[in-house]
Amino acid sequence: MSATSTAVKRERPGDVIVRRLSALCELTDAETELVLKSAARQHTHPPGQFLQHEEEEPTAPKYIVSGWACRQHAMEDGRRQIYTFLLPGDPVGLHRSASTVARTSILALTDVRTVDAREIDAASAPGGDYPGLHCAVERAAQESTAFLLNQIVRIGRLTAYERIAHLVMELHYRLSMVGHANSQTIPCPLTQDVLADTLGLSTVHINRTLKQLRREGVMEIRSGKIRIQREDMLESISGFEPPKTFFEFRR
Amino acid sequence: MSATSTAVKRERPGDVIVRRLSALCELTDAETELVLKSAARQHTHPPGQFLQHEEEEPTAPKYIVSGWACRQHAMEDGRRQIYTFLLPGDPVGLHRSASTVARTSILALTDVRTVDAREIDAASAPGGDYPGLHCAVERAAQESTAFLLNQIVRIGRLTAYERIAHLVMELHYRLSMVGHANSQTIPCPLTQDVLADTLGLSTVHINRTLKQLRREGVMEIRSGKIRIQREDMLESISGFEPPKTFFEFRR
DNA sequence: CGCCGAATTGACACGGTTCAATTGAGGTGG
DNA sequence: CCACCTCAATTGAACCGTGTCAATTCGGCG
Repeated sequence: MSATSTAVKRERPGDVIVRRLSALCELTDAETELVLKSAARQHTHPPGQFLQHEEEEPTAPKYIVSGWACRQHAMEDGRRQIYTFLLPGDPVGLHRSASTVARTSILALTDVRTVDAREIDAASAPGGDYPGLHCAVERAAQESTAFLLNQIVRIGRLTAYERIAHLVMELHYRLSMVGHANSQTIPCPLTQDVLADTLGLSTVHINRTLKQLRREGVMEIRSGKIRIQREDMLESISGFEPPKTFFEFRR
Repeated sequence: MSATSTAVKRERPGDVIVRRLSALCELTDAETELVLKSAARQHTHPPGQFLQHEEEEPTAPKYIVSGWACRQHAMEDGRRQIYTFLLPGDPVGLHRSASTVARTSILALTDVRTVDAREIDAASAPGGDYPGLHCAVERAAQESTAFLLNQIVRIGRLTAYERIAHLVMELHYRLSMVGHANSQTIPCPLTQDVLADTLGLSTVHINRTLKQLRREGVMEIRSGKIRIQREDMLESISGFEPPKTFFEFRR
């Protein structure tokens, strides 16, 4: 068969959400259908725009269907800490995610397309008609907490060298889940400035540490892509372990 | 009236849980009753005991009614990172708290008394008969996430001096909520070792920074107590802000 | 009194920061 | 197709916050 005949069908906005949620819990056809239908209308946000601001009322919950954003806190004196990245398939501002109490903003790092999450949110209520959806959404929330804990270990107890390796492993894991990474390459629209504010380091030191990783043939970041050359080394440097898998795949 | 006539009634185990939950959402008499009754039987854990271990199946959910514990991760090479402290009134291992996926252990730092949380957990289901309870438990979870985010800012972007001030302010806030602190003094059974593993510093540096805070008359830690001498200074040093209060007090 | 874990201190080394300048890469208009 | 602009990446040098090691002191307790 020719290349054209195997070409993937044009992606619908909801597809990435379905991939993400199905990776966490098996979805019925009805549930898949619901997600796809509810994710029809997209909004777009240019880089630098806040999807949510710490000083303002939380907005309606969304799912990110393309692009990268971050959850961050800006201090008055200019220092900034990025808590985590929000990737395609990730929810933004779901009720339980502490958006109501914590002083955090969501900032688009690239062009970000989102869809409204209210329908999915309502359908995923516990004891409702969509137990698979409920389960998947619940697990997504648990995973995101696990990534916050990862972040604490990174900046609390790892060296700069280890921090970068650890973060890259996590990004690789998360992007693989939604089909945005192969074993060698993952897209990465992050500037060294953003990396610094994520890992609690200075831009200069990020630069030097990346240089070292490049020199040693472990990985490199070039033109918006991370090239992983020695995944085994990244793994041993970082000690990264993916969150425990959900053994039983029950709805 | 004499001192004896105003003596507080002997505390029941559930009282601290009630205080904690009522601070987050108003509880009906029936809800208070349920909490108190379900919290009758206590378990005790000596310091150094794991209430939950990252290698093992999660145990049944509990509430801490006295003593301090921490949620931590131990690395193979001996490094350790403490994520957060668990104080009287705090839940341990509730379903949504990511205990299932994240590799974290809960370690008793002092003698810890716990009570079973299963009854409260079941009663606090959304759409059940105890909406106030549901609301309070939900908010407790949101607050605990907010404290994780605080921890990321502390170790990512604050200096050693600021980190300690910030942590002390947070402890003061949390302990006040359950009536374990007055404006001057809060109990603090933490060794400098534990503080170091919490704040991503070395024990020696914790010691020196505490000395500085003491010399400057800001605060001091002595015989298991933190004495806050200049709360205004602690506040300006740390930039600590309590989580946003829940404006509407609806059930 | 004597023990033991925790706190304290000094000297020194190093990881990471800061400041300031230079280079590089992608985009735009002439 | 080149000149130009801009923002990000890169580099060097000096500095400093924090870590490490190793010893000493303190404080509570049997």
